[in-house]
Amino acid sequence: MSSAPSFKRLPRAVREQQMLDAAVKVFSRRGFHAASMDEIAEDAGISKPMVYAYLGTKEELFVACLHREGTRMTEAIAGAAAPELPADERLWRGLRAFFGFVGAHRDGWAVLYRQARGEQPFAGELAAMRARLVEVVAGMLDHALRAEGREIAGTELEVVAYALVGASESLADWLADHPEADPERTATRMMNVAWLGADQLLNGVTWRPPAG
Amino acid sequence: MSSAPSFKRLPRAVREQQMLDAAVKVFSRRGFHAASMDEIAEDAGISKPMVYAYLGTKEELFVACLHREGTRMTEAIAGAAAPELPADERLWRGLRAFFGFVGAHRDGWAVLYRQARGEQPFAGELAAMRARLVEVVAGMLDHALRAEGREIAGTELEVVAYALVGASESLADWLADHPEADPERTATRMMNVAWLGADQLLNGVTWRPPAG
DNA sequence: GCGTAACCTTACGCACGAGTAGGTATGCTC
DNA sequence: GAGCATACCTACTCGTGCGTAAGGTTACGC
Repeated sequence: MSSAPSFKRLPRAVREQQMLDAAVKVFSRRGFHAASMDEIAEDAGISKPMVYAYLGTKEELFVACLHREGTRMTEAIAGAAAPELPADERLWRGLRAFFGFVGAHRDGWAVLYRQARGEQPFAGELAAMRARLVEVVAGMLDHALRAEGREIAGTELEVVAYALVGASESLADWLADHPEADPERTATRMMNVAWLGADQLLNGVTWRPPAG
Repeated sequence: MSSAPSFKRLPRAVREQQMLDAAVKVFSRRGFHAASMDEIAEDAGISKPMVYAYLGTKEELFVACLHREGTRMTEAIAGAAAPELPADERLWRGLRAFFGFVGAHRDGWAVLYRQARGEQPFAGELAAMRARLVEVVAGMLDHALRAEGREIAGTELEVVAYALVGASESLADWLADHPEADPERTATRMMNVAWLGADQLLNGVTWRPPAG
């Protein structure tokens, strides 16, 4: 009424981002199925048919969220962990970028890893993203190994990488649930667990189950 | 008609277990929301009102699944990791029990960790269970530390425990998705990552971020 | 052998939410 | 300032699936 024209006409690109913002927010709070297109539309300050016109069905909308958040995250990590750095430096920067991202985009993280994992149609999409991450970590470990003239079987390496990625995801959840926690500090803690364990492994130290 | 009375009347306790079996199966395949009470009833070989009569609403049914699977798992682990054993032995037996359980109850695992995590009403329930696990692991680490006359701040310890639990969960997912994989072998791999890293930490070795 | 309680069914009400039909307003181009 | 494309809305349809009402049937105590 007074000054602000509460309903301005906006170009498509802008509205799409607003919708995605709202969708990420609502999906993260309610979960895929419990989230309603009406609530998303309302939260975006727009009516429902607009959402359908721009982003398509509910599934397509969720995939769009997944893609945007996933791309942001992988780019943040890839941008930080330059391949020419030594392995521990790379790992450290990657972890710092990762936890920094989660700390700054808690909703996005929730959508990516808490929702997509459970819902059948999207699990594959998410698994592919995670697989790329695992591959990167495995590559780092392999690189470090070869630099020392050592070697480990591919599967073995992959499983170790998987464990490290899993540990990071778990700490990311912890971070998302503790708003007061510091991402940088969390990254340091993860680095401790990951690097010390990995370092041992790289140096040929292995644990063996007791006989019997 | 002929010989097998396909619809035998069964006592409540038996039917309830059949219903829970069916529910775990359907929930794990479809996810909480996509699963329908009709399908669960049909899969249990019973009609829908019986499910409501015995286990209550859909939410209550899911909680019942969560409880049964969760109890089975924690008991399996607790039974294996006796407190009087040395720390590494305890960790090893706990991990072996854990991966053994996941390998044998893939559906239950899917319900517990892939579904419950995302759905709002149950996330708390699940978080509580995981918190108990983290506490146990943290307790083990603390015990091992004190035996060597060392000490670490409580939060620090908890975060390390959290990371280890997360890594285990992640490998459990990997195991659930690779039916050909051996639980025992997976446990060994996890033990390698966990114990070597933890051992370093316990011995006072820490990684520090580079200056700047 | 008969009542009664527990087991089990078919068949429905009802709410909620995905997706759409059809129409209005606003800015942009010439 | 006419015409057109694009942004945007209100108000619906319709499927799906939770939860229930009301009534059949089998076992078991006495």
